[in-house]
Amino acid sequence: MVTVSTSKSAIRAYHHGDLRSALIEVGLNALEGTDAEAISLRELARIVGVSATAVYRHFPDKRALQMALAGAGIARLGEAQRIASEAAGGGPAGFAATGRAYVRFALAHPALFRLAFSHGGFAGGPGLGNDDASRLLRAYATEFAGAEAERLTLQAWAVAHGLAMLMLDGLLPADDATIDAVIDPKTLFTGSS
Amino acid sequence: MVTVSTSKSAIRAYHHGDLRSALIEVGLNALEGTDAEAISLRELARIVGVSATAVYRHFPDKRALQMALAGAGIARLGEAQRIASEAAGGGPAGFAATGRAYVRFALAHPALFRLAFSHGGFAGGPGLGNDDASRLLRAYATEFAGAEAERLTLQAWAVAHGLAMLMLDGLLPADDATIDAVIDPKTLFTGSS
DNA sequence: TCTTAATGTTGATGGCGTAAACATAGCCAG
DNA sequence: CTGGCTATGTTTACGCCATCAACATTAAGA
Repeated sequence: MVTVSTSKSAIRAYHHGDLRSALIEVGLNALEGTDAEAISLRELARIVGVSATAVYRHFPDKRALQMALAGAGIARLGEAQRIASEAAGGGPAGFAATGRAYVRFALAHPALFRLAFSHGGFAGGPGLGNDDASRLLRAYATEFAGAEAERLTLQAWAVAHGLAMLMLDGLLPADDATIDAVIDPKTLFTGSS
Repeated sequence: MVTVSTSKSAIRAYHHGDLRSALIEVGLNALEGTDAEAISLRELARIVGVSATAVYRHFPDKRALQMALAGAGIARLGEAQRIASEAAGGGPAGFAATGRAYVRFALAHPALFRLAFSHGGFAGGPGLGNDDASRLLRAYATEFAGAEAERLTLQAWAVAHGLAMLMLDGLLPADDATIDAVIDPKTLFTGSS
């Protein structure tokens, strides 16, 4: 509901109008079923019903389209986390909920999640960005760790991201029990501070 | 020193003899400078001085060659961790050292690390394997967490893996200070147990 | 209305993974 | 030693891909 509307507006605009949006919509759709590497510009163009090279009127190259898709992925991830955080009512429970939401989003949309983070996919320089997800994480870290907020931020992100990746790559069982065992504030982060 | 000898044996065997080893050697070499996706079978064949399709006498397809390279990567990672662990003299310091070695290996060999873990690269089913790295991690977890060993194993792996990935993808600064801040047993894992 | 920029299309180029058919070399049975 | 089988390579070819160049069309503004 943020950027992509599957509804009328986009569909009406196919033949001449909003090819750019159509490509992103179709691309996001394709990412629900296939890995990013396996998606060709030509195939997306075919689906939209346009010639292969028309894509280049809206994106300089394939990577640019992927970056646009990555941006949409980050937005959706942030929204999923915000919803989870609110549902848990904030506080420590909310913090853990955002972590679990991060991992569950990755499992629900593997290709999109991978694309969003692969190779500087969405962020410019290092550090957290201005997306919803980053702001939410920072807020929680500051709330709980005060002076050690920086460290907590990094550790929390690393745990969630690592768990998500290991599950996506088939190295850890992708079930709720494992998620809950790892994303557990009772046994994580309870050091000094 | 484990599998790949850059020395005589392999070089002598180029023209007819050990194409398989030659391809793996050249492949590992290429991975030091380029991403796995950017390496083509044809290019490796060219470097070795053999026709493009000769590769298929030793690997059923591109993926198979990549898996072989991934295996070599895992072996090297395990060795790096073992060395770091021994240098730190085991104990809590050794545990942290293996984590740091994991991340440093990823930074030193980004393409190889990525390949090794991408998409079920080396492991069969989920869970830790029988490689050096997995055994070392399990041993430390058992030593320190007893009953909670399972959880500690997962958490430690997730933190190191997540940190490595975020750094490789340019989302976190890839410096020692950040590594030390995140891989810090003083503030991680010190919960109940 | 004429012009111009935005948007598409066709066609071509060079690269890729891979299949098929053919060639050769080394080993093993007689 | 010899004949043939197997392992290993080579050449050719196919279909797909990203991308470039040149041409066509549409829409908008002076």
